Amino acid sequence: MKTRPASEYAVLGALMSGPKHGYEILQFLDSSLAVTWYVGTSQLYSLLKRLERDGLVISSLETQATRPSKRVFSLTRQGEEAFDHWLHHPTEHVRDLRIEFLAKLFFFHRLSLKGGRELLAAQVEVLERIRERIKERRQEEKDPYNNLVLGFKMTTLEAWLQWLVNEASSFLEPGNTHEGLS
Amino acid sequence: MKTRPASEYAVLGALMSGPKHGYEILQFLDSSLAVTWYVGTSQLYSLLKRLERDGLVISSLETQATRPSKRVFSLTRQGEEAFDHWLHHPTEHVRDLRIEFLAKLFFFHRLSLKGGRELLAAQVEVLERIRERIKERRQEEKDPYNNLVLGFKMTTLEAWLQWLVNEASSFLEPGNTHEGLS
DNA sequence: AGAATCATGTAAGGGGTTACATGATTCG
DNA sequence: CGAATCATGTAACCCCTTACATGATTCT
Repeated sequence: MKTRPASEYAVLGALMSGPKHGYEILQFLDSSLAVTWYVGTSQLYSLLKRLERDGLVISSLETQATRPSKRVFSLTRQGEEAFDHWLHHPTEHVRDLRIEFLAKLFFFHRLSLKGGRELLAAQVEVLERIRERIKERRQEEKDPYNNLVLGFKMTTLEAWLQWLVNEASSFLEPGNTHEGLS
Repeated sequence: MKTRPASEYAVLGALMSGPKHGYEILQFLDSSLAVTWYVGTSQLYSLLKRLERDGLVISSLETQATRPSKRVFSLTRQGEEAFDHWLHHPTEHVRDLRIEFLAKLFFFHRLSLKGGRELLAAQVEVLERIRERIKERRQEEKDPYNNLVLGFKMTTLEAWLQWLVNEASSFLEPGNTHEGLS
């Protein structure tokens, strides 16, 4: 399953709670996800066109007496599957945590879905694997600049791992913060 | 002075050590900067075209007897100034540290330029200012998701600040690591 | 003789941003 | 009555990526 350009998932996610027309999707995204993932007005309509072309959404025109017709979009089975696959798999690239992983947590929360803990655990594993690889590379690296870059990556990885096991995990399971001390 | 799309600075920087033709620039970038900042073959030639159109570089055709002519590029005064300005100013966006700030350090090192410490100090200040703003916003934030996002930014900021004052600073002044204890 | 290196590009397409265009309804 | 909200797009442009195209020289 090929991974598609990320911002399409924001749109697919907006449709997971039921069919919406363009303006509604915009409001949904602006209201809460926009801090992480901003989708502009023009961009949305071209995204929707692309998603429909690729068979992930379908639209139907809803004629209205007093106002111009709305185009209502809903997910196809394919679209739902694509979103689901994206949602439940960790990002392979560290740099994608900032936007994509945060968005995944947003959708787990907003749509009250199961499986957030599993995603979190898988993402931690991915990062730990990358950390080990960097650790190894760093021992052989002689060039000071390459070493600096590896140090930067290492610092980032460790910070984000900490954040994952602390803040992200208590976001997914509120109340568990002070439990399980045994 | 308008900030231009970042990857152009990699090319300008490659020309700071003297005129080069396309292939040489490619080699220069590939040899050491590529880990941070990859510029593909096709992209380079279109970047050069744009830079020449904008007056930051000029090219002259160097006819060769046995081989096809090379187009040799050099910086114009404007190009030099643009690079210099970019090099000596911190990035305003946290997310640009990963590529742009690392590249700046690369050029300070590679071109043996003065002013790296000043840049570092200015960058630290920028990040500290941003950190304070986030701290304030966080106290008023009620929404759990927005809070999580702010927490992520906070974690990142703190890790990168640490990296700046430790690793980046000793990259710029090797030997100073165990000095100045008084 | 074939592979790697030197050397320079064009074409097509993907994805995003900014600006522009339009028009009705509802709220203050 | 004017501003905000509802509602949908197009056009142009910018930057980047992938694929394609070409051809000489030097190394193995």
